[in-house]
Amino acid sequence: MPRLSRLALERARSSHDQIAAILGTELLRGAYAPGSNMPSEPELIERFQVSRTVMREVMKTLAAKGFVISKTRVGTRVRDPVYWNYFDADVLAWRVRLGLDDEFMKSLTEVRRSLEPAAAALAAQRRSPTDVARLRECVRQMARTDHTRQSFAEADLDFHLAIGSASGNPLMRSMASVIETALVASFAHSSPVDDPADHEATVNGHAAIVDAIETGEEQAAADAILKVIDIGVNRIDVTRKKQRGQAKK
Amino acid sequence: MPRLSRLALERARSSHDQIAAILGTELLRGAYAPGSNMPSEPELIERFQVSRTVMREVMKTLAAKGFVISKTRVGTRVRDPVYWNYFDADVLAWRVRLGLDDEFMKSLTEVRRSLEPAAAALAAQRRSPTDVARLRECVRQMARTDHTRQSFAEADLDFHLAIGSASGNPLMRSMASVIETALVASFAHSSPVDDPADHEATVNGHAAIVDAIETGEEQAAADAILKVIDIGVNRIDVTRKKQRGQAKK
DNA sequence: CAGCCCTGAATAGTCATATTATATGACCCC
DNA sequence: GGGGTCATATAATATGACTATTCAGGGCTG
Repeated sequence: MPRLSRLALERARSSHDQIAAILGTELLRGAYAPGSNMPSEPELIERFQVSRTVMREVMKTLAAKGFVISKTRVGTRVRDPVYWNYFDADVLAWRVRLGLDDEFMKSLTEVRRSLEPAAAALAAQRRSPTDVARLRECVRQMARTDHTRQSFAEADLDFHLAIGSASGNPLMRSMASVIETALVASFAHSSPVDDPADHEATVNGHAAIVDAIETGEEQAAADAILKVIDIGVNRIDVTRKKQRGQAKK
Repeated sequence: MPRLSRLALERARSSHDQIAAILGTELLRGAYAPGSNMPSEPELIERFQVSRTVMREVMKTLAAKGFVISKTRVGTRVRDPVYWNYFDADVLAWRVRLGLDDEFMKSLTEVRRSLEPAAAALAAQRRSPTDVARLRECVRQMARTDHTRQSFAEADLDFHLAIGSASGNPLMRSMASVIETALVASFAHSSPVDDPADHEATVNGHAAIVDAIETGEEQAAADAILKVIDIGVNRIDVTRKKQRGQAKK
């Protein structure tokens, strides 16, 4: 049985989670104009056939993620997307399920390219033996040759999470865990394990990051992780072009 | 009547928000060990003297922010802090209210130093006339000499939000709005408006950012915003040292 | 004796209904 | 026309009942 739960994509069993996911996805898709009101409580209850309790808790969840704001007598209003918590595991999962268009991947990459080198540099600056050991173990796991796309993606995720931890900055760590979740999802389309050469290059790239961190070379660590990011982006681009090419035939 | 609502620090009127803030703050303070269970529903109801409905919605809110996870028969368990959504306006507000210790400010600064230059560079790359115009207007507002700490903080906030928007990256914009909120809170302790020279330097620093963005000089824009961040950090450090010195007397 | 399954109890999830609080817009008085 | 007041719509809160899930322990079976 595959352990998909880590991707936060496959669960959502309680009616609460399901409805939150549905409405959250619709909001992300722009089905409800910012500033306008969501359907009223009774309407939503009618639509989803649940009790008021559940419906209210769903709205509380959406409110907690910044999507909406409820006020007595006013209704539940959709907030400006600026306030939406994109850096929330659920929200990103919903967004990913909506489709990984180029635009979104570009935005994500831009954030990664700015944040992850900083995290790596901090890790190099504060390197602790336990952090380095953990990173080495992550690389060892990534190097295994019996990976499925899924298992490799999780190993990759673990590595970047470890970088976040090693940075010693709780905010960085928090972001890393969220950003990587989205990244892992993209591996469903194209993965290093599909090509041995790509796999080796990716593993070596990650090993180079650890080397730089271990010796405390901040700049080298930042450069190395940038390189890894770009290898990944390039792979995705190439895969997409191929897919488009095939589609045209 | 002061418009404090923008800082998300002063509201929290409904019993729901109040209790969520209390429990959220306690969680941030580490009052509940990760992996352990929160007090049971009946206990919390007893403690806060509210109905089950309210208590449950509070827990849904905390769950939505990644603090806890509820399961039937198991109870409500505190999640590992890695999963907590620090980049959430409410969570940051709670964290700020808990106190802006050096450790936290350092973490925040590290994130800003990596993210904001990237946002500025992107803005320079994609510069649109309307974005530049809005930034210019922000600088004009900041330059006013009749500022209170509060009003200057808001003008500064607007500027950095505008940078986020100008980056054309919704993820960047989303983060900017959250990070800046915490920053603004720090202005309560030390503000550029306390010293005319500081005020002028700060305004000029911001103007330089806009100049670079307008001419499309990515690197210059990134450098300029780094400088602004460092001026701010330096001011805070100096103020703190002074306060400590006074405390010793 | 070991392993499996069944059952019971604990706990959160869901439901239905009633009551309260609050913001809005209209209305009225000045 | 400005400002206060009131009716009303809507969400907020309260309450009590019932359901679903899952853990733990005991008993059955091999």
